[in-house]
Amino acid sequence: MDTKDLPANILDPNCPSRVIFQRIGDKWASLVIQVLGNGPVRFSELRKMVSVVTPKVLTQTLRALERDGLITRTVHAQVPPRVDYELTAMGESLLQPLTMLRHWAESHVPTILEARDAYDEAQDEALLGSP
Amino acid sequence: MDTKDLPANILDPNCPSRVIFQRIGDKWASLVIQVLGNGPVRFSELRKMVSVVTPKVLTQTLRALERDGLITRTVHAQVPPRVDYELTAMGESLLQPLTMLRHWAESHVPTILEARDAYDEAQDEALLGSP
DNA sequence: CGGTATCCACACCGATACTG
DNA sequence: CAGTATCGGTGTGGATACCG
Repeated sequence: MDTKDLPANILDPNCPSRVIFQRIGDKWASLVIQVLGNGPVRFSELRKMVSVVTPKVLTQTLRALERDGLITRTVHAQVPPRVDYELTAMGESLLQPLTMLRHWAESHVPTILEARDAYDEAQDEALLGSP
Repeated sequence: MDTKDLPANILDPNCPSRVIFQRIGDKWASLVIQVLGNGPVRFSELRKMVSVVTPKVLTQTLRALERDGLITRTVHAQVPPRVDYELTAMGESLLQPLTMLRHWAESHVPTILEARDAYDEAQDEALLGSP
């Protein structure tokens, strides 16, 4: 693999593809997307599934995803109100790379945790030598 | 796809797989990993390629990745000093899902930007109606 | 039910300066 | 060259309370 295989834009600080990586890294966004992979979910259900996000933060997340065209928000005119969030076609297409990443994570997290322990232990020993 | 297809752990706030998603979302980490996909790179080169990160932040990023066992740091005993960073086997295995995500990003970013413009425009119009 | 509004704490990132 | 040290702004997430 040559350096030129890396698109120039990804190294550009203004590169728009960075927005994707930021979305993925967003604390709740990728979680929401994966939950919505099962079909429409309403606000309160989403809150429960994603284990008690504050409404403000969940709203922020949903608005951002809606703005990006990854999800849709549909208000049903009824009492009590009901609002469903659903993946768009583009949102669904994101599901696949996201799932791959999740699978990678699931299979490597134990190793990563071991690596961290080893690293931290080595650091502790180094500190013991010269305090 | 059923709800049960989602692993319980990803919904758990203490789930370690979230650390992966955070790493990906980290402003520099995923970039560094992709740059290192071409082989070992030294500190200063990395700084240049990733378009002027401050040394502090780059160091933080590299330490975190090293701690996770995704990259190795090798110091060559010479003057001037030379330090190479390189992907571990695990780091390389992350390259593939990361690349998929990047491809997804590259092909969908234009649509996302359009969606944002449309959304913002709609918001502006709504504001004009009731100020 | 599905949000807003406010306030606050803190992690994160950058600028700058200095060191082995 | 490859960092470390210190300081500071800022944006992001959380707690709490209130509204249509």
